[in-house]
Amino acid sequence: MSQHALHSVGKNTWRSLPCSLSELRLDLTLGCGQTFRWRETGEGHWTGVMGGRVWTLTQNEDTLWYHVYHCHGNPGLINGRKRKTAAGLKGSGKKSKETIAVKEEEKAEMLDTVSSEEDKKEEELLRDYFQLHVKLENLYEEWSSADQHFNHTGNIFRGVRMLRQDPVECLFSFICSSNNHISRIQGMVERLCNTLGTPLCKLDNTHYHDFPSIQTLADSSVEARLRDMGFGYRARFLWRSAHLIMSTLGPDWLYELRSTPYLQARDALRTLPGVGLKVADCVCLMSLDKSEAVPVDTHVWQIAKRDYSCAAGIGKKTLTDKVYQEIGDFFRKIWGSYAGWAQSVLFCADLKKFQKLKEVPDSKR
DNA sequence: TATATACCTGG
DNA sequence: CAGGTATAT
Repeated sequence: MSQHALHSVGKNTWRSLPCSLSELRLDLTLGCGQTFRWRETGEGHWTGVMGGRVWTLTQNEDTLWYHVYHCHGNPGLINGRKRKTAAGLKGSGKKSKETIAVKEEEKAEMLDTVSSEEDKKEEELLRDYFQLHVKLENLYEEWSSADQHFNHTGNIFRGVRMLRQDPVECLFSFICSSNNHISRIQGMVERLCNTLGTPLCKLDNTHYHDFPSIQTLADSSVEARLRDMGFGYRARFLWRSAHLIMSTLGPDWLYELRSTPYLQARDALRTLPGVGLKVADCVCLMSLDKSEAVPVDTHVWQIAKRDYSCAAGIGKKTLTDKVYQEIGDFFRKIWGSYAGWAQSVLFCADLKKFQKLKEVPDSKR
C-alpha cells in the first residue's frame, strides 16, 4: 500500500480549497522550472516540501486538494511549540480507568483546538505559496487584450501561476541553474537537500528533507562536498554566497529584499557570487514579490525575436546587459506590472515536455 | 560598453 | 550544447 497519500483512497485525510483549473494548473505550475522540488508521485498527485512540511497536492475542475504529512519525530511547529499528535495524546492517557472518560474528552477537545489552529496555518501556507489572492484569470484577460500572441498561447496554457517561494531555496537553487538544464538542476537540488537538509519524513522509500539553511551552506566543508556530488564550479558559488550572507550581509538580508524596490533588490542580489542578471531576476520574481521582473534567458530571447519581432540584440551573439534590459523593458511595456507572470506562461508553453498540449483534440478538428 | 573564453557535468 | 557568470581584452 502506498504511503504517499492518494485522494481516491483516504479522503478523510485531505483538505480542500476552491480553485479552478484556469486559476491553477499543478502540472504546469510545478513542472515549468520555477521550482525543482515537486514530483508527480501518482497520477495527478504532486508531492514536495513547502514551509518545512511534506505535502501531496491534487486537483479537479474546481477544487485544489491537499494532504500534509505529520511524520513521527517531525510533528511540525505551532508558534514554536510542538504539535500534539493523536498518538502522543493517547499514549499519555492510559493511567486509570475512572479518569479515562474525562481525560479522553479533554484530549479530544485539545486535539481539536490544536489541529484546527494547525489546519488554518496550513491552509494559509498553501494560499501564500500559490499566491491565490492574485486572480490569474483577470491577468490573462489583460495580457490577452494587449497582446494577440499571448491570447493564442494563454488559451492553451491556462493556470500557469508564479509561486511565492522561500528566498533561500530560490536563490541557491537558481545559482545551480546557470548554464544548465532542468533535469540536472532537479538532481542537484535533490542531492543538496538530501545531504544537507533536515530530514522530514520517509514515504515509500523516498526520504524528504527540508532545504538546507544558509548557515549550513556556509560551512567550510560545503564546497568540497558539493564538488564531490557533481555540482562542478557552482559548488564554489553556492558556498561563497552562503558565506557572504552569513559573515557580512546577515541572515535576514534576503528576506528584507521583499520590501525593497525591484531594481534595488536585483542589484543587491548581483553582489553575490554566481548571481548575474538572470538568476537575480528569477529570485526577484519567484521569491521576492517582484512581479515585474522578467528573467531573460536564451529561450526568452528567442521568443522575443520569433513571436514578437523584438529588435533588441538582433544580430548579436550573446546577451549583453544592455540587450537583457531592453528585452525586459519590451515585455513590461506590453504586459505591465505583472510581466514576469506573463513571461512564465510563454516560457512554459515553449518547453519540450509540454508540446503535446498544443495538439488540437480530435473533437475540435 | 561589447565580445570571447573558461568553467563542471551529462544527455 | 544546455534556462549563465566572471574575467580578461
